[in-house]
Amino acid sequence: MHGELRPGAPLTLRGVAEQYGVSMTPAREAVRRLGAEGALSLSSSGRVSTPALSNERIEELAAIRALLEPELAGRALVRAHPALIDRLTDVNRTIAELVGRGDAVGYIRMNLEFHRTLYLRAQAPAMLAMVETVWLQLGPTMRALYGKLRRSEPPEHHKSILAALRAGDEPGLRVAVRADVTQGLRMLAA
Amino acid sequence: MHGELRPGAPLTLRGVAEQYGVSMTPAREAVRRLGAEGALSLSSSGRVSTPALSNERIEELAAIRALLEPELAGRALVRAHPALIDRLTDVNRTIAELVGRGDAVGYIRMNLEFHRTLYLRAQAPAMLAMVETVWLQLGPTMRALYGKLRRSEPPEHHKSILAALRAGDEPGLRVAVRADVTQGLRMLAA
DNA sequence: TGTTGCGATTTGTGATCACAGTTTGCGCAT
DNA sequence: ATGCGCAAACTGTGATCACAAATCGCAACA
Repeated sequence: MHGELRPGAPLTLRGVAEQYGVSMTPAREAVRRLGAEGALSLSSSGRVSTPALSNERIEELAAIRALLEPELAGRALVRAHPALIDRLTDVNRTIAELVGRGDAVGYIRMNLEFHRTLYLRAQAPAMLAMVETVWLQLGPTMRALYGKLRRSEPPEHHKSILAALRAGDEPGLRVAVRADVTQGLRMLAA
Repeated sequence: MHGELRPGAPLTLRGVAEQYGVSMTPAREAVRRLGAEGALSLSSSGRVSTPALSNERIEELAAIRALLEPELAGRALVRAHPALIDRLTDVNRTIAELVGRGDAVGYIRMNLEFHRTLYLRAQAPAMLAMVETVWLQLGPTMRALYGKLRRSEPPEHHKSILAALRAGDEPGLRVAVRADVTQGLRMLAA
């Protein structure tokens, strides 16, 4: 999810098992489970690798995010309290720091933390789990894209999200979240 | 997915293994995989059972369907051809038959077949997989609800879906699909 | 230089087993 | 009749192993 593995990176059951100091059985379970969620792609011969997403697939996953995340944000809005907004502001500050330092993995992690913190308030575990599944699938690719892009500016849309939250403006929040999510897609087209 | 198992029905690895004539290892993999998709719920002690959904969870899953399925339908519309519509009409006829016969499992299966056939044209495998995951989670509960309801009329919204498809009316199609999907939720409230 | 063929190695699969934790069911005491 | 306690049965976990398929590397050939 955080892009620690590159797209298409191959994994072996024995390798994973050794890496975590367990036998093949738990490694297999973990790998197959991640495979079921789409976080790892299993070749027909059973080979395991990190997914290398096509452009169409990236667009599709971005579309799913663009549909689900505004809904989660909208549901979170009515339950949002000042402490949540403060915490989001803090996270956003950290993100700006990480961007300045050029820490891609840290940036991705904190960016997702920002979104997850907000969505947790939505009290919609199934929807959140579904979105996290998408994040999981996008992880390696996002890292590769962000690393290539050398972005230097902090995410602009996060400010609109915070502003809409403070104002209790649900339509504005949905638009802001959608814009933030869709921005990743634009990087791809470039 | 088709509701052959009741909500909350317990499963054991050894039972599944014996039922399919394999050892525990493949049974475990299958069960854990389904667990990862939310199709089975794994208790903290590792016990396996079919999920018994709360009303909030059902509402949430219905909301996910209401977001994703109109999108899939919209994407399928531009690629739809007359043969597809004919096939959907056939499926719909079969559904009416099954409803008349009171065959709940058959009805659920064919209803999903109707939706899947349409969505396959959307060329959006990730989105379809995500929707099927939701169907998987709803399976046992839907069966229990439908069985209780003894519905006697065929799905009205399918006709609107077919009409919108024939007319190439995308907004109408989205509304019709959303209505069809949301209908299941209303049964719950009753 | 590029390609084909073959053997060694690697890899996933499925089965079996020992073990620890949980659940279940029975019997006893209140 | 009801609650408690204990033992037996059950269940998931992780490890290990044999095996078949796939992959890789190297050598021989065109």
